[in-house]
Amino acid sequence: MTRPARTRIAPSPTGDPHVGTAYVALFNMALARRTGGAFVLRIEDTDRVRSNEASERMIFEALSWLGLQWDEGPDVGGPFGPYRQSERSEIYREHAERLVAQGDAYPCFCTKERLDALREEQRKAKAAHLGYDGHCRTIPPGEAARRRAAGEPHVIRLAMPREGEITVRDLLRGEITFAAAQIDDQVLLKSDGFPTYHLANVVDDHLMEITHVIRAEEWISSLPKHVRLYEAFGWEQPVFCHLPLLRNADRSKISKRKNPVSLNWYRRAGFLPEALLNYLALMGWAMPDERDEFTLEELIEVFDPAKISLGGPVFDLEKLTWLNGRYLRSLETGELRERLRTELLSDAYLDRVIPLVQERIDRLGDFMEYAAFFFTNEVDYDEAARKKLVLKGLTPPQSAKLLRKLLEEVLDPLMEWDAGTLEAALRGFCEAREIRPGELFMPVRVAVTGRAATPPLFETMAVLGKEVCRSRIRRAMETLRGMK
RNA sequence: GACCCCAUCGUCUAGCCAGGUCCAGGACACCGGCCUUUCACGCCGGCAACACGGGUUCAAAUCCCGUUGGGGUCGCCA
Repeated sequence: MTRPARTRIAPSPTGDPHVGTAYVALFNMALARRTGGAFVLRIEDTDRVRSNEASERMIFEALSWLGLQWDEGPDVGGPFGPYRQSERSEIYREHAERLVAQGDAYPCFCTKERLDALREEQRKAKAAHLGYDGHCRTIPPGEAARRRAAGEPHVIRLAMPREGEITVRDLLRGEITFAAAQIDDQVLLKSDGFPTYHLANVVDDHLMEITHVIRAEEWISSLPKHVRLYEAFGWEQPVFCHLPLLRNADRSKISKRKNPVSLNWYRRAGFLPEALLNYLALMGWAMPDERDEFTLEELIEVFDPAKISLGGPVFDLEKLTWLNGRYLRSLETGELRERLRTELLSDAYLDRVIPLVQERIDRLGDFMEYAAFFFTNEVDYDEAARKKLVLKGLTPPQSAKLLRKLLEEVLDPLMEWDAGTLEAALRGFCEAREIRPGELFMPVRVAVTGRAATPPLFETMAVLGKEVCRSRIRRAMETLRGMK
């Protein structure tokens, strides 16, 4: 406990910065600080199709906003770099080859089609155990090497033991035993030459001298693979500590369908970073004196990961809001003014709103009323607005469904959120569904602003930001569903 | 379905590891009251839980087993 711990947060830059990332980062950071160790930020961008730079940038910004400052990372460097996995490909390849040479891994030439068919077959036959059937494991090494040399596409798979047990140890749960035969021959190196999470993660944690792997509970089932890798490499294992998953009210894993999960949303909705952090800490951690308001520094002073409780905590926006109110009210006027200025009323934001409003008002005093929806968290839909939420020819529930499709298929995946991108996205959606643009744009306009008369839709949405548009569209969907 | 994890008020949790001090404590929400020109804040009070069944023991929320319930995983995603 007093030995300096090296911990890490290893997010994948494939979407909006996630509240779960902040949650896990918080405890990693607290342990590193508590023990005088180091907190590392490592970007796990080995998924070449989903990873993107905008997402990476948002992770940096969100963690910085929260004050979860890392000691080593892609931007600040450090003695164990590079800290971006896409820049470490050679390292993973070498390690994978080492395992192949040792006989702990093997090349697999199975095609995606064969794998899909295999899965389908297993599913249909209700096989007790789904997974790779070891088809390529029996290929003689010499032949495999020849085929690889000939350029035949392949992956590298881990050769799991066929019998016996693998016992792993979790700081919070103690020993967990798995039957080795249950564990799949995991792909370590993909056919594009990039590693999978499992290989990259283990190799990097070792090379970066990570002492405590604190991550989400969803990783427990792959722990035996990781432990097998440590064994095969002959490396000492770090301490594993799997945090309970944040939950929706129905107790499923927290998801954007049922909760705001983007850190950008919390920021834009006016949560103070220290309050969010405090609330997140409450999800599993209790101070020795049980008080529920405390600072990051106070947490660090007494933090002990072994005392985290295991029940999956339901993320309760209401209690977060209460806590945030406590923090807000405790600020001096000047401090609060500065918070408002840096967040909601920054010059940068005002400079984007003002041009949209300027030509539509005649007196300064009209500004507040006209531009109100640019500054509020939620908008209300009055009777007239509710009617305009409905698409021509559709019932309210059908309109809700269409908005959901728009959100999930078109808007959610957008990493760039400017007027041009939005216009192309919305028009594309209309075209694909054979909807006249005009018929979709009014309902969307009303959904995101609460009004029928607003500045141009795409500019307005761009200024409002993805999170605000998202949550307002969701609210509009609820309203529509309630209309029947 | 298979494997794994988990189980205290509606929600977050303390207590559990080292059984008695627990007819279970705190917080959110809710209800009532006080304060107050209003609302809010603040303060005071109330409602509300050891999932169930066995076992061990003088004694179990605490230890063991089972059942039930919930969750996660089963991808060339992480």
